[in-house]
Amino acid sequence: MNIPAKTVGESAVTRKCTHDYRVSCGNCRLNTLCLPLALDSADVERLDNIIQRGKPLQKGEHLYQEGVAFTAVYAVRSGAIKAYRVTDDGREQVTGFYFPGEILGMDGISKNAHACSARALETAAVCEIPFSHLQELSTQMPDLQRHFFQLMSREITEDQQLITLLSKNTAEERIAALMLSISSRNARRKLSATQFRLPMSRIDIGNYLGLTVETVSRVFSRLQKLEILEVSNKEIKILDLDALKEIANVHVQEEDE
Amino acid sequence: MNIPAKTVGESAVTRKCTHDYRVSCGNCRLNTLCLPLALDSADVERLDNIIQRGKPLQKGEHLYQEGVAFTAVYAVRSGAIKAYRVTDDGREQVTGFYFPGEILGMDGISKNAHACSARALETAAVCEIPFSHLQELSTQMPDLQRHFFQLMSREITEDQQLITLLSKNTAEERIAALMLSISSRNARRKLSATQFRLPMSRIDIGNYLGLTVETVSRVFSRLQKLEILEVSNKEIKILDLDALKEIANVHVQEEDE
DNA sequence: CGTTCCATTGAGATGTGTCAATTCAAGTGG
DNA sequence: CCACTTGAATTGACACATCTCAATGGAACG
Repeated sequence: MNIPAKTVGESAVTRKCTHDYRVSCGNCRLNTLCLPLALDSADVERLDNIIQRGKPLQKGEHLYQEGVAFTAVYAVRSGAIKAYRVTDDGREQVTGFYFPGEILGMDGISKNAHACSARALETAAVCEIPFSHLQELSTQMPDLQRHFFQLMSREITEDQQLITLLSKNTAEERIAALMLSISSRNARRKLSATQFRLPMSRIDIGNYLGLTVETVSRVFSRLQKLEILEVSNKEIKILDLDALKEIANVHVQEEDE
Repeated sequence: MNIPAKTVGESAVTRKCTHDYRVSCGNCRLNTLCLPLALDSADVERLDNIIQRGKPLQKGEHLYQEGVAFTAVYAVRSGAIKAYRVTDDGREQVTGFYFPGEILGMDGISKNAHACSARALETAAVCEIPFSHLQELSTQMPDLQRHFFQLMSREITEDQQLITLLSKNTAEERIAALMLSISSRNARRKLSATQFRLPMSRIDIGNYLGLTVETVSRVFSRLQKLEILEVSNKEIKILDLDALKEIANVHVQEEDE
């Protein structure tokens, strides 16, 4: 440890390691997630050329901080990232969790400064996509432009889902919805939809869902007692997916209006 | 009245009326709001040419409905629009209020279908901006592309502010924040920042802020008793702006961490 | 192997929701 | 112009979900 990083030059610092995180978009296992559109291989290569792949972030390390100049958006390659902002009165609000194949940082575009901070929940590798290059490339590649419009639009609709969740749903419903969200995002990456390890703490979960840690804990206990989940610290096993969906919100039979 | 619209041809239908809502972007009083960037006059004209200006919406009329094909985004020119989605169990969630100079509909891009519905809270004029044209124009006008990236990014950060509000703040704080938001949006349009008429019902306010009507009503009463607001049905007068800001969240002195 | 942070569980407090009754505002038809 | 109707807003009493405070147990890390 204690490498005198400053003395070896910037490019060497970020490029020294030659491990497998130096893949390119063309052969990245996740490219169908973060680039779902049909770019032809020449276009992928052009995109590939602007992307920086730095050293993995250690747990707790920041990817960027609220307020700093916005220069790039980021794609998660491995690990998990949480985004959060600090309210005027000093409390933290978690605004999102990001898993491999997902893109974050787009909130920084509007003011040219990041509107939230992002830190690694566990060791994480990310691809940095310089935004100025991306913009330029987008004017030349309409499909890429469209893709980014769509990504941002997706972020909006997801935020709106969270708004609805916070505004209308009980603690149990919120937790169920989060577990289902993580489950389906796992499935998208061909991982188990029913068994996974939560990268975030109960505190972060509560913070994200507008609940206290104690409530989160109690809900997990209750769902375990109901044999819907098996919870062992951060290890989660979904025992009854249908029941979980039921709780999440789709109470199906309802209403008269 | 009773114009046989179908018989006169499409362009005639949307262009017949020659009232003052047929302004162009170049002379629109709001263009510094919805087009804050420095497009030169030739560019403004090109943008102007793709924008449709239809007949004003009557109160309660829909601009678009959740699920229908996404074809355009909309700029409000007068009146007010509310956006809302219907949850799986049939309840409504208001996701935003839109005032003159503001743009809505961007949530529809990701899935090519509107993710929420939008209806007029009062008589409202809107400009329709066909998205396919906008995309095309964006590839030719980098400034316009950037502007739309920024608009979408702004929508994201605003949604995140709402998330924070819902997740962390009391009823009083939420109402105060909404009043301040409306106040500053009014000011942006050179209207009074301290006196205005709410276009939405208490129900909508409560729904938007994750509160019941009764709570909204009680908070208004309380703020009135404290001589911070003067509330007369939908007419609001802010008597003590600083106190309102204080309540909204900036409790200023706080915390130790 | 202790320190520290995270997680769980309990008991009691409280803000907001629910239910219900009343008042008020707006629009309609006589 | 005045009853009448209808929906919106206000206010009160009570219930309950979640928060707060507090104590204990467990995992992780040096």
